[in-house]
Amino acid sequence: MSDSRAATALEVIAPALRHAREDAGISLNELAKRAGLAKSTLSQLESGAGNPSVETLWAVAATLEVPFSRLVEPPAPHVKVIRSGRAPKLGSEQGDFAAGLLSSCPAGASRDLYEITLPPEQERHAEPHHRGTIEHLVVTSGTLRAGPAAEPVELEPGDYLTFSGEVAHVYRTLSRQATALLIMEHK
Amino acid sequence: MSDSRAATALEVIAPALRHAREDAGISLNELAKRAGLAKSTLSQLESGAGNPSVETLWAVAATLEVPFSRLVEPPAPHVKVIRSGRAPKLGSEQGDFAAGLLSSCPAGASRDLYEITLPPEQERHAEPHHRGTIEHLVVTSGTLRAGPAAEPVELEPGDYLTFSGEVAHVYRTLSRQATALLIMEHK
DNA sequence: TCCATTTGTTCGCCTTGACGAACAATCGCT
DNA sequence: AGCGATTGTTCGTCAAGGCGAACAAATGGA
Repeated sequence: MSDSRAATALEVIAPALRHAREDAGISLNELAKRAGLAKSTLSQLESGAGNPSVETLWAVAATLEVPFSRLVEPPAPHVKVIRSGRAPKLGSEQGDFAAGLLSSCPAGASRDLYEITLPPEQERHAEPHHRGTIEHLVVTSGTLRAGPAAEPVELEPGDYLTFSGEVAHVYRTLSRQATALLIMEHK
Repeated sequence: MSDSRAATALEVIAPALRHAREDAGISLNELAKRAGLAKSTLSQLESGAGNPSVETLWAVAATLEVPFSRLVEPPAPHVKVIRSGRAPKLGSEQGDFAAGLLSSCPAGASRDLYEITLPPEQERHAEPHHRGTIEHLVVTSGTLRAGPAAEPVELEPGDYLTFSGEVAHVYRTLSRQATALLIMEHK
């Protein structure tokens, strides 16, 4: 994850900054005024010189109404399809629980996709993941109860659930069997 | 989106940094050595003083193998459920196309969730969204062809598709009707 | 055309971040 | 205990970032 970063931060910041500003359609002068910075500073940044302080970049991001990360992290991923049922069955089989890691997303955005299949009436406990982990669950068949151990939620096909993966959580089938897609963001 | 930021960047960086380092289980000394920084610098940062340069923070993030944004952006959201079919029908109806904005996610992480329903044999064109927008699509019923206008993909229930929303894209029903969940990240 | 305004870049000055050394506090081993 | 090593904090020094002013280029009315 970290090894895909540009050698120097400026290589990504400079173009991103210019792009963001032009998207906003405002001049260097205007941005400087709004953000409370010197235009000279911004000029240097966009030209790839310097090494801005976090507060400086912060001010810019806030003014442009752009998330900080967009100025700091590389571009975007692209098209990717995952076919239902084509999950390479992979590790961590526990009982009949099968979690197939469908795709470890492209560098930069660390987002993994799992297709999980739960057998009848089984409960699966998951330990807390790393800080910043967010899980997105979309039920594709069956019914189940899932979510943080403290407050699991009953779900039907088409239902969507998101929760922080930082705490212990559970998946429990209510129907004969249930399948769901799980998008796990490590943010 | 921007108004939920902390007043000063350090208010979020300082604790995040300490947390991340302790998670990694290494000492200030060790981190300094690995990241090629002075321990004094790190000490001050964790104590909430100063205003680090981007490259400095960058080095820390890379060394801790933590995405830059985690050091800079606030914590995480929490549990949220969306029931299938409970979509408040909302604006942008085009023909029989119905896109219900199910939930505009909590401040910080800007992630919107839509449930979209497409009538038979209809094609829906979507203009490019803002830079950094990523779409995640999970088909819950029916079959459709979706994705960037240049290379749409055929999808069945349970299939997952992700693509950059920065370019024009399309949704076209192949079956009688199709429904899908759409997670839209503005990142 | 001319002039006024605004664009973005380049210049010294001053503040401030990053460094290394010296520091006190804690831990670990015998 | 006793001592060595390592923890994290505080100090002075130096380099670098951020500032405002002065600058040249491009724009746009009258």
